[in-house]
Amino acid sequence: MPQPPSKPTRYQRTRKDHSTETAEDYVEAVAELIDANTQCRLVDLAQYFGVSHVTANRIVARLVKQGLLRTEPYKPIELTLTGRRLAKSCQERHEIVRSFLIAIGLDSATADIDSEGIEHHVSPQTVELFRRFVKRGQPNSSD
Amino acid sequence: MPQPPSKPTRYQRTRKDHSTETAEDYVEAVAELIDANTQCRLVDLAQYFGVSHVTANRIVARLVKQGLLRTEPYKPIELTLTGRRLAKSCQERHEIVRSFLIAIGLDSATADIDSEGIEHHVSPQTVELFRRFVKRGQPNSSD
DNA sequence: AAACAAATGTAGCCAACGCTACACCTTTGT
DNA sequence: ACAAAGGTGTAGCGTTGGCTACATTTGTTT
Repeated sequence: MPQPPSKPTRYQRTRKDHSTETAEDYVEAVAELIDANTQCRLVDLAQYFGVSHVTANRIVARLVKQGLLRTEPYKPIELTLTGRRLAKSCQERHEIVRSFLIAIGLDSATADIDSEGIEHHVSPQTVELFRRFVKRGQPNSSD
Repeated sequence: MPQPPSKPTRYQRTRKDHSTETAEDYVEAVAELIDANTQCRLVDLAQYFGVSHVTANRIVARLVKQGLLRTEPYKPIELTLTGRRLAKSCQERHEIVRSFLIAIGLDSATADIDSEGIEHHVSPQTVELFRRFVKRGQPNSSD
């Protein structure tokens, strides 16, 4: 009888931690907002993601518990060292994906949207291929 | 004062419906499993996604309610016409993403994993660019 | 036919991520 | 200084998706 596809491994990794994706998004956003506004308030985050301040608040609380963010009641939100590191690597990956999409001919508005969605699902190998492609404007070439 | 980035629109679309992604994944899996095994049982689905049969069951129930799947107690799971259409388009998109990744030099194992994650986040424009790229083995060229 | 194994269903728990409504603190402006 | 406005916190609710444990049905095997 035919074997079922059964590729649980694949999915194990694909849907690893949704909360990890959220963590990355928020940490990245906090970094961007601080960069743009000097400080990051809860409302800024909520507006950034288009969610209520309640949702943003709960997620921030979780990330504080996880040691990525730091804040005090009614105070702005800051990045811990760990958070800052994570934000930086996410921003870099994000930018690579975005410029790759543009390099293959996508308009920058759509590249903005797609890169947000894609960034959490590219393996390091893929990121590296994207990076090289952008650099040369060419596909690989087994080196 | 500096303007905050504030790109809620982008995120509105990025995180549209997680349940839509799940729906697409499940419908696609049902199609694959039927294709491979003649029929699709709950256990097969559960194993495919690496979740318990309870989780799979609940999701199947939702998709039945949404008109994508059809089943009866203790019977195999089938696709409705709508479900079959959705499955087909997802499979096509998935395959385009997968072959694109391979075309830029990714190994097929990693391409399997990454394409699963990426497929839900590529706009039609991006899919089209991927498709053309695969066909020519070349980047675009504004035509 | 009875017994056993496997598949499915159901109950009930947990966490993440949405929300509204309301309370409370801070900041601003008069 | 005080009132209004705006930011933040908290209570409580809904949905999705994950689980274990247990009941039930189906199918197989003796």
